[in-house]
Amino acid sequence: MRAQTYLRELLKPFLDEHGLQWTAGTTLEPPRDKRFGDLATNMAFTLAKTAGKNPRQICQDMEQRLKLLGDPQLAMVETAGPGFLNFTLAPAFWQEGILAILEQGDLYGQSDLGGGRRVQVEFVSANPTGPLHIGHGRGAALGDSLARILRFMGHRVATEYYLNDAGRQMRLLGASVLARYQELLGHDVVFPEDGYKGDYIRELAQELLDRDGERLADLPEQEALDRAREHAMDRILAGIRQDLLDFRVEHQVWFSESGLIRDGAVERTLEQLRMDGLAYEQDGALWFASTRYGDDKDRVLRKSDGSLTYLASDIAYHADKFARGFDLVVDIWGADHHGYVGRMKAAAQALGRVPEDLQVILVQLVNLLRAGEQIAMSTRAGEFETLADVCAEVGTDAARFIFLSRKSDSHLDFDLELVKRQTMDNPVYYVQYAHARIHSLLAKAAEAGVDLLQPKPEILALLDGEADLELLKTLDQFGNVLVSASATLSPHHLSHYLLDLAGKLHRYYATHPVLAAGSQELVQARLALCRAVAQVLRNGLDLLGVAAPQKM
RNA sequence: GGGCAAUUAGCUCAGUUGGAUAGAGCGUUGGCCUCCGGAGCCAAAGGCCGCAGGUUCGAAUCCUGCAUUGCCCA
Repeated sequence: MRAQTYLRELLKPFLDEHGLQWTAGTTLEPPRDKRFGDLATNMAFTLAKTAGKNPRQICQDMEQRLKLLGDPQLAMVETAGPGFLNFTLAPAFWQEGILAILEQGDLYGQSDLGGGRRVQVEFVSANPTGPLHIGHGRGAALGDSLARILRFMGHRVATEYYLNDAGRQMRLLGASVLARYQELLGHDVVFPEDGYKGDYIRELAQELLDRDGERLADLPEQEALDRAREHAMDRILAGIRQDLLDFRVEHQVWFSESGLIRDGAVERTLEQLRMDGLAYEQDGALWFASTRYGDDKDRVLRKSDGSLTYLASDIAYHADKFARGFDLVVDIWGADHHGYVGRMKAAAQALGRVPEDLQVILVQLVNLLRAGEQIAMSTRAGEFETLADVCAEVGTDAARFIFLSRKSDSHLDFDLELVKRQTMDNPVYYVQYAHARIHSLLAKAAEAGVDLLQPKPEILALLDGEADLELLKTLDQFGNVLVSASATLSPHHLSHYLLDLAGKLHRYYATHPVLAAGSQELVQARLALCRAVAQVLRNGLDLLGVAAPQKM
């Protein structure tokens, strides 16, 4: 990040002189091939059109100018290939990076890029009809990490869980529990069709019996159903909250759908849409004219029997979100809801926003395996491994890291036996091990009474080997990775970066004795480098919600 | 029947808004413990980036068609 910033400053006068600007397609990044220097830019290509010159000519021109500056930090600049400009910075430039890392500590990598923009991340939002399963865990890890990253990048982030506590599924839950309750009393009952069959339903019924005795059986049916539903929801919700906390996920707001309906917010929203000419009556139903905003067809808001659709409350909910002042609303959904994206984007526009103000991230379902054998997952049928069970078995760190090392829209095979293994099948340990190794060195250094003060530049100058510079340059990329992860709402870039950094540390460690480096100065220099690596690993892991242990 | 997504090494996956000779881990084969944590390191083999066209200085990346898989809607 420092490197890019520095070079862009150097290039600025040249651009200004020609009245040119960095355009969207302009890059300044480490090239794949090291022979092309530390950083390369394609700016000449993008400038060629407006300047009316050929790219190589532009490059040579810039090269001349930059050489005239005689900047000691710029060790090399050259024109290459069809029009790339390659740069190499002096070792001293990279070495100074350590100072920034050690000074800023846990704040290193932070940015004000977000400019205080208000962002809401809504995620998990599972119906409270059963415990969270592994698929919810993926969404939970993603939403939580994304919130951490966006916050670190200068956004004001709020996290939220939307509670679908109204509607058919909840009624079905109540009916299922009540049926089990009746069974416990020895009554002959027909279990509801499509009811919830998991063992936890029996447990809930038993609790109800323990608490209220047989009274529910004598109540009018509707009242008994309400009691059963409320009890089930309270208990399940408490379980969900606990599972999320154990997974290191905390939602700041729990937003209730039924509250929205009770307040009349849904009715008000529908009325507003009607007044704006965006909702109309037809065939006894109320329709949302979503085709005006590019949706495939118009959608029903209120059916002819008078009941509201999910869409109606979802629009009201998003109206509420926008009214709360969020500049950007991020929804994380299971990929099976992708058909819903078009109409919600349409809704955002109907609410007076641009479609980009609502970003929907689709998370593909997780394929849970045990030693290659698929494990069935259905809440209804009660066949699933809960998130809590999985975490207890493989550990929160391992589960989170796996979830966050794949892009969200790709299918994920989660094999319990693999994730439990402490090998490179399971890369979280590779990264954590790098961190722990460094701390082991630091502990030994402290025992030996080695001074850990801020190193002087002449000490850092000893870090001039290829492996030293390689590590230093990788450290400098941390900020860029975060920019990219937040811009694309993709934490997995960070996971891959951490794996790369950990790998470089392990290679360095294997070939460069630190405490036994020889001279006191070299010990100091290498320790400083290692401390910087540990700090960046820790900051990165923290943004993933994964622990950075000092011992393993 | 329409729509969305995916397709990259034997396996699991990266590849940032199009950049120079496509990467990582696992697995396979062969090396490294007189030295700070071997949960590690080094090396080798392994590719028609699903197929065919197109766009341009330049395509795994963008466009079109087709194939396969998953999901959503009727």
